[in-house]
Amino acid sequence: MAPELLGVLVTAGPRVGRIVEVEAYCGSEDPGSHAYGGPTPRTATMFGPPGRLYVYFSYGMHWCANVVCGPDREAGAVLLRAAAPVRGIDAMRAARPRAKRDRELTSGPARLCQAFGIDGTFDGADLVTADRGVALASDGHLVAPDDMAASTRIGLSAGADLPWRWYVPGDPHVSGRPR
DNA sequence: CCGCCGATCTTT
DNA sequence: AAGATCGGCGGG
Repeated sequence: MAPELLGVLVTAGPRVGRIVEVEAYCGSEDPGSHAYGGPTPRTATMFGPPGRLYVYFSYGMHWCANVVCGPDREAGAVLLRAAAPVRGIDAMRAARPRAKRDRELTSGPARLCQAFGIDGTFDGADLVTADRGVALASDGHLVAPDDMAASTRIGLSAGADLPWRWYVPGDPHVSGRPR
């Protein structure tokens, strides 16, 4: 489910980005997931139907966004970690004045949300009907398996050994240092 | 370019 | 008390 999102476009009004880095979080069985151990008020969206955005507040100041996937009530989610800006770069820069280079616009889960104007009010947004202006789209330019790499997920202690991060090696918009 | 540290608040 | 992070600062 997760690697198939590489190469897919995220759109929010004039802003368009191509997803180059994702992480899978596999429901209440995954010790690294917010859904681990069962639902809480904060994670309600993850336990709902697929195709919605699960947005959470991180480290007291950042928003991060996941695509809910898999069956209703299973709480599968794919964290959008990085995208390559395609269009609407002016709007992204305006939303992220701290970014000094274009590569800092969307290279990280909280940066991506800031650039696309995604905050807590987007939790539960429907990505299929784009009821809040955010959607996923494909232009046919998908990433081939040979052009992907996998690694462990970033920033976790629980579930740190599971290789559920996928990215496009060599793409300058992938977060962190190359691995 | 790299590593360290503080910010800030929700959840456990 | 720790966390699915980021950016500023100092050193190489």
